[in-house]
Amino acid sequence: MVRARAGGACPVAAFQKLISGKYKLRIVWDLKDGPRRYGEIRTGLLRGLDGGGEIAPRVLSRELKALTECGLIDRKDYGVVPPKVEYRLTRKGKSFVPVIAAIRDWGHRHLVADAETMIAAE
Amino acid sequence: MVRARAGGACPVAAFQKLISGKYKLRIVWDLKDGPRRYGEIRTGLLRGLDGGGEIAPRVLSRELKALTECGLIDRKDYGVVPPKVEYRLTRKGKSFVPVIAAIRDWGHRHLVADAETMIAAE
DNA sequence: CAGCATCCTGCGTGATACTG
DNA sequence: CAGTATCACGCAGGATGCTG
Repeated sequence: MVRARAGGACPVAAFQKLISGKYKLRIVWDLKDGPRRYGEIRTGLLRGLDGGGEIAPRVLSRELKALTECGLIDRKDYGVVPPKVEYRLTRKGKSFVPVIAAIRDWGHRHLVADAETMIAAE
Repeated sequence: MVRARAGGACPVAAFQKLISGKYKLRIVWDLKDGPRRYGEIRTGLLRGLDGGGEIAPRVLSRELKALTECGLIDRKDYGVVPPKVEYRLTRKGKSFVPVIAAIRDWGHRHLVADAETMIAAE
């Protein structure tokens, strides 16, 4: 019984598949402090973006849906007008936060530091 | 002075850029046990692949080059015929291993376990 | 406000053939 | 053995306009 290996056999490959997309990791990270609405996530993602670049709703929407389907986040629709939708981390999603923290930590030490030592003035 | 933010401001984005590509993470992981040759990496990567799929040398080559250029791995060419080239982790690359370990660990618990509990027989 | 529908484009990935 | 060159393709990602 060796046929169901697709995406499961290698945790790293599975991980990569799971968080494929520019924003997924950052969405989960942004959600670690509590529930956020669609628009909040959107604007939150804009910070830390090169500049001028907007996020296509299609893209964000799809990533949110993907994260929901794989059980990392939970979508709560208040069913009112104007629409109000909140996204929050599931238990599984919360368990993922430390991993991102490790990534951020490493990134700070070996990526940001290398390239931005001189921008400390900002 | 706020112009050099591209890729540096957000560690997560920088990380994603750095390990973009299907094999980079797994290459680094494979190299954690010591230096490996091109062909060894190639065949090592084949395990854990769906099946039948080969890796285009062009792809592997590019990922190895990218990893070399960003300082995660080091390329050692023995300059002999037939060619012998070894790749090994740099200090920076080694510092990255724990991060991948965290990813693998999380993956085992929340991805592999979910989908492959019944394949334990393999 | 929180999306969906449509079109378009670049790049990552794969397959194949060739070389020092 | 360890790659490079070339061709082809699918899909992520952006832009724009519309809707309940």
